[in-house]
Amino acid sequence: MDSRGKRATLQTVADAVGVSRTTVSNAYGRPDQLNKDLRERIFEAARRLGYSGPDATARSLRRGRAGAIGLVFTETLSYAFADPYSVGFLRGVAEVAEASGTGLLLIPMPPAGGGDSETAVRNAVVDGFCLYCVPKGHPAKELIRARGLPLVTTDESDDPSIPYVGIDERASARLAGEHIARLGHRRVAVMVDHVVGPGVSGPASLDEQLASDCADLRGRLAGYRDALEEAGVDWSSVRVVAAGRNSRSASASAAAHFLDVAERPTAVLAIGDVLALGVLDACEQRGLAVGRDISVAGFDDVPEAGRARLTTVRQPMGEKGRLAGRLLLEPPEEEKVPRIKLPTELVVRATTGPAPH
Amino acid sequence: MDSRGKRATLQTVADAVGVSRTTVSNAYGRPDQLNKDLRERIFEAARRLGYSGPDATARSLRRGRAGAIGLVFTETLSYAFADPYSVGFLRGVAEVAEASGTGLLLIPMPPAGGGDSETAVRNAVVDGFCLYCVPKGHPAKELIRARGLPLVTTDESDDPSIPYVGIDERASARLAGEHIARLGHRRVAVMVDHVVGPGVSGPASLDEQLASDCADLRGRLAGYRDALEEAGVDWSSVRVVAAGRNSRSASASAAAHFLDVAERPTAVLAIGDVLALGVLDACEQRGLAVGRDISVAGFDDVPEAGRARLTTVRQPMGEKGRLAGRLLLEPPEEEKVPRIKLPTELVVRATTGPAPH
DNA sequence: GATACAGACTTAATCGATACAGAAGCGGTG
DNA sequence: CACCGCTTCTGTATCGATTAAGTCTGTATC
Repeated sequence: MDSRGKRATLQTVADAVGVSRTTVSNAYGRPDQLNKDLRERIFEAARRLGYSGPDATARSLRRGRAGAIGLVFTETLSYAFADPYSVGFLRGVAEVAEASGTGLLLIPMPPAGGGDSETAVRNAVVDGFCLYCVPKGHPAKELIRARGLPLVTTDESDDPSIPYVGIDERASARLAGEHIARLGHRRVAVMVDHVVGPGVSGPASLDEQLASDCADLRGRLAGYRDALEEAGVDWSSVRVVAAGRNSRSASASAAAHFLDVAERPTAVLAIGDVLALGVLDACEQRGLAVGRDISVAGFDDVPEAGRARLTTVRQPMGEKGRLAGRLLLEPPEEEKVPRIKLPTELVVRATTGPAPH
Repeated sequence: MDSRGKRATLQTVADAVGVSRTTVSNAYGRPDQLNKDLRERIFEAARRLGYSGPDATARSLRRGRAGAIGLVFTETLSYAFADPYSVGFLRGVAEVAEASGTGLLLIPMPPAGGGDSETAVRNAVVDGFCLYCVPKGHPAKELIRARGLPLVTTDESDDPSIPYVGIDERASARLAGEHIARLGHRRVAVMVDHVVGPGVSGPASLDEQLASDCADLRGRLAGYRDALEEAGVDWSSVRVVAAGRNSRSASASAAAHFLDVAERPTAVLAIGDVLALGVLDACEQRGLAVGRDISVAGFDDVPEAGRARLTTVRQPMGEKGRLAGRLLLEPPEEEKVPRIKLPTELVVRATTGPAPH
């Protein structure tokens, strides 16, 4: 292995063997195009020269295919991976990617980002981007569109020109809301992660709710509201509390805002299962019998929800990921922008029951 | 925006404006090299022609820098992300990557892999690879070495030519073992994830323990053994149980193998915190008072461990990731291969106490 | 004996951009 | 007028590979 001098290239090897560059290229990429013995001789020479096979970048350039898709996060990775829902989605994308030998390029763009994530987006060698949970007005979207590559989002955004795969947030949340209303609950609280900015916890005003960054959050809130108002519950009486972060423990703490007050709600709707699980923790701490004293419903149906017997709305997160991946890897021929809504389903388990009294 | 015809390139724009290709390139990459007005005119033309800025692949080729580092997993993503330790490590890598506008290319290579992960490795446009928890004999290592790019592992492997950043698994595990021995425990069980292959749960023989794929697992087992034998405990009396997967629930189930027997151990050493938490769950189910009736120690010190008041060995996972990332992004000049061992520390909390009786 | 055809390579064009050495134009100066 | 440093561009040579089309052989077919 000669590690001195210039790095070996196809040409180097070709010269050493006394054949053309093309033949060496074929030796790697199209074994059927040349004689078996010659192929061996070429590999032998390559080994001797320390040539490590065709350069991935050059190959990408020539082929016009990067062999990777970009996943842009608007949060830090630890935040993103803390939620089993994200992991499920990511796994779905990874499944289809892996099947076609494609890599997944993670690009974190946290809002606080002192780092240079714009560079990362601009230099990303990918065949397409998947934009995952973008708050309104985040620079990511523009930056990515500027790249002019295929793009898929999971947020039903205002922009109908971007392919989208997701669920009907509003109608799905409504299912949970109706379930709660049907059980006779009239004093309800809602737990969300963060309304305006991250880190801010506590009760959220109506204005704040409507100004929320994230389309999915807004959709779900609207769904809960639809159901409850239909049942005659005044939305202004519904306490909407932000946990500040999308974590079980943050939710458990924030639950104090409605659990430790005089007129405790009989039901809690959480915007996601992780938050719902936190509420369950808080109830347990206080010795409340969930399903009798108080009802709790979540959203997503992550694996842990099943174990905790949590009533929730199931959305097919793996399927969502797979679909998003497929949309990027094999963009459909059709003219019209695909906008796919996957089915959801209310899963009633043990954490919801008739309103007490 | 003219989306018809051939894709616009630097040349297209240059021709339209009537300047050289170089100048257009400079407009994007070195604004100081040309007149401000001209630069504006160039951008204007670019917009008109639908040119989306320099092509990332071509730029990478010319610059000789990919702007990404590859992270190779030997497990499925959901498995990898289920452990907060992995997430912590990943976050560390992401931090330094992000600071320099570098992306993270995830390449899953699960052993069962029907997919084409070899292609993914070969076509990965990256500046270096980080190999994360590789079982012995996994094809990944060879495949990656063949690429001839910088490489860092987190497993202290047999191959000293690969830069490495990790901890002294054996000595660290010994800390936990000694702690348990010092508390007077003589009947001890050990919980591991999987010894030989994934999915297989239940007691593991000595041979199986030594044949274990993963270097870190072997190291930790050796450390526990060192400490216990030194205290006069016969290792063959120590029940080593595999959970089959590295998950809390799998561990809770597998704990039955030593909790529901006549001579129940007074202490359990888990190879990782996630498993330890599972053991705690199992103890709780059985009404055992952890810290009194039975002691449990983990390894890693993931955030949840603190909340559960779990005695464990802290390893700096974030730091490990940052270091690995830095090693790839700015390879040190020195001749000798860096092999860094980070410090660890025993964190005694509430789940360990004197042996009963 | 002419034609077709497969096998094994080679030629030349191309992918889209960047680096580096120059060159033109400028006002000023001895 | 030759020469200076400075800014603002241009020309050309890469970066490392893939691919379509073409050139030879030699052999099978009619």
